Amino acid sequence: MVEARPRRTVRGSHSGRPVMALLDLLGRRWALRVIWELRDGWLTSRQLREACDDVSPTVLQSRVSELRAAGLITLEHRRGYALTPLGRELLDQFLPLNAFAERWAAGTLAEQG
Amino acid sequence: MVEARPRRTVRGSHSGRPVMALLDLLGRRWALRVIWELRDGWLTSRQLREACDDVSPTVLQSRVSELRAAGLITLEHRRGYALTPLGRELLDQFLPLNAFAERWAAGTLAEQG
DNA sequence: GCATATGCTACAAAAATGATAGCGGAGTCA
DNA sequence: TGACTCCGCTATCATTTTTGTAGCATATGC
Repeated sequence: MVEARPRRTVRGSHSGRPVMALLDLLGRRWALRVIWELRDGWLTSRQLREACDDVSPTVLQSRVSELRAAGLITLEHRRGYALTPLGRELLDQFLPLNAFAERWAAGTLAEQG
Repeated sequence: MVEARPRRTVRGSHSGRPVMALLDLLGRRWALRVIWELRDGWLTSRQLREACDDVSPTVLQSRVSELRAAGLITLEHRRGYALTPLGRELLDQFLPLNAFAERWAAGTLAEQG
């Protein structure tokens, strides 16, 4: 009994709860990173690629397409990519993650030696 | 084209700033979801699996192993999995994401029809 | 024309994820 | 004891995603 999953916008989120869809969207490789790298302003596709450790353009295009469809980032001619107001709003929620990551790294690295 | 951004010398996902490593860890399938599903307390591996839309145990085991190694979740005999204080701290940063997701879904679904 | 930079695509290999079945161990209860 | 159940976890294999490299069509400036 495999119920037909409506893979409409985001895979594996048939629960109907938006946060699941969002979690799934952001739980794709380089998705969070792309949003993160756009925190300081506009980046062309190649600048964005370089910022993301030279991801392959294949994945980058997938991610930016999905994020654009999700209304989180935007693309303007001769300007490149940037966060939309909504995307900026999302990033603002992730910004404290930086401080957390520092503490987290300090803790885990101390444990692992 | 604009070049007004700080230099970025992060090479690998696990080198450089901790936030990159954290973003990489959380940017794996079901990682964010697993943390999310543990928000209300202990779950056995099978309960956790069921909560995550019946993920395959292969991926679930990968994620919980990684998250345990990262010190974000813990495993106790006959109790199952739960967030560590650090993991709880991380989740607390993600909780407002629920409200954001609602707004996000309302906006994007309206656009997509 | 030529050079450069843009967003983006093609293609095959590598890696991650998916689905299904099952393991050994430990409790529970007859 | 032995059957039963649930635990965390693994084996195997198919599918999907990601990666790496090369290149396209377009636009701009020399």
